[in-house]
Amino acid sequence: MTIPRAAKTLRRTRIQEEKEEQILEAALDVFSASGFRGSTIDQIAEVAGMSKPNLLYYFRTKEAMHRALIDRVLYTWLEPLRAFDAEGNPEEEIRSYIRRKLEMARDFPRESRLFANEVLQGAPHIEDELKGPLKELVDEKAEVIRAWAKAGKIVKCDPYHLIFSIWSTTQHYADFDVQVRAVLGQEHSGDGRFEDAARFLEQLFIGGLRPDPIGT
Amino acid sequence: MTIPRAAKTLRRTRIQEEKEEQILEAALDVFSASGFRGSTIDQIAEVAGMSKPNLLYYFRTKEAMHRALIDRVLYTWLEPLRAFDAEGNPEEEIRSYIRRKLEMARDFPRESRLFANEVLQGAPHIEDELKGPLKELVDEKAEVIRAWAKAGKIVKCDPYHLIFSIWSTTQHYADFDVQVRAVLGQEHSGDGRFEDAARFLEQLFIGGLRPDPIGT
DNA sequence: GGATAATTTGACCGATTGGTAAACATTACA
DNA sequence: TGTAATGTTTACCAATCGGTCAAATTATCC
Repeated sequence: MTIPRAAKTLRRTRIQEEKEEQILEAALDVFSASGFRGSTIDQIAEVAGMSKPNLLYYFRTKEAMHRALIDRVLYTWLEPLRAFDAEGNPEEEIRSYIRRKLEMARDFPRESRLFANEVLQGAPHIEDELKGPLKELVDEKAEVIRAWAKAGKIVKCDPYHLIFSIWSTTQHYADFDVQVRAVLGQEHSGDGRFEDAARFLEQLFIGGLRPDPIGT
Repeated sequence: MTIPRAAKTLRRTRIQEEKEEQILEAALDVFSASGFRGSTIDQIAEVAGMSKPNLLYYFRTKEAMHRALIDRVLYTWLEPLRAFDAEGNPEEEIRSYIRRKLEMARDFPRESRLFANEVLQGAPHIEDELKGPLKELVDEKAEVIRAWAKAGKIVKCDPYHLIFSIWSTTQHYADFDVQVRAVLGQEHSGDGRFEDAARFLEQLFIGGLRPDPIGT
């Protein structure tokens, strides 16, 4: 007699490990490309190379798959912001935050699009994460930035909108990739666009945040 | 005997005018919230307050509705960039471009999300518009910016990435609205966030683009 | 007012959706 | 090696999908 579904066993088997990995990889492909509602279990099953019921043996519902995927990716996704160091040199911290975020847009565009799709469609599945862990992390780092501004190390500015602007400019290269490529044309659509973007964004943010020469 | 479908008549009736308007309004609601694949004709019909066959009398397919919607919205959407004036004062042109884009994010968030959804999911329906009219417009304005830089009116920078960064930072407030609200918390989620954003972005871009005091 | 064209709807279609039941196959472990 | 738990598949389900059809209703114009 079979116990209804996977994950009921106390110990995870090797097969469970492998198949869940395989499924989440496929789910990332599909969800990031079509959003939750636009994706189908059949698509994911095909990409994962297994039958639909087999996939549903590991994740009971489409929502469960999405949930597991979000959980797995979210922590990693916030890593660059977490690395933001209050003790470091402001200019260097911001520069390296931009660089890291840009590297993630280049190396993990599917993860970026997964969240973009989710947030764009009203974040029905991650509202709690946004209002909880994300807000707390941003609040903490905003305080760091505010302190830098107060100490005259950078210009006085709204730290939240500064963070938003770094998020949006960097993630743009993952989320709006096809538009960026279309506008730049074939000749500038190689990986060089990320270096150009990095150069421009550092110039913009470092220049834009440099403290006023005359204190006020 | 009925001629198969609407729009076959040479003269558009009053009813056609009204109903098509009504449908596109509903379609904007639904498509912008769920993307093309995630939206259903039934949803749109319900929002539009009419039966599904009636809706399909005016637009033969879901794609036709989407197409009509995109066409109607695209021209308006590019208006701010078109207004970018080569003869104007660079600082003032950039400032007002940011302000205009931010106003559009505030006043027409559905339009912004419509495009965001489309581009995010690979732009399957607007590839031609991106590579054609959009690219041409951006090329033209990039040349203006390049000339300003050459003349020392603004700092030397990549004009394409400058435009991208204005797009991304401003549209962020429409496309990622729920995230912005979640992070800012209830107390800062009123319309005031657009004024704060405007202030910050002007500071960032004007400061970041100010020409080097020492030439070269 | 009546003919004609335009509009609207309920009933329906085949395909696809998320998900299930149960038989079958494989693995782990004593 | 046997057996119980785990893993996989075929066949299927009701609901929903995009879309059609023919009949009924309404507007238009002479």
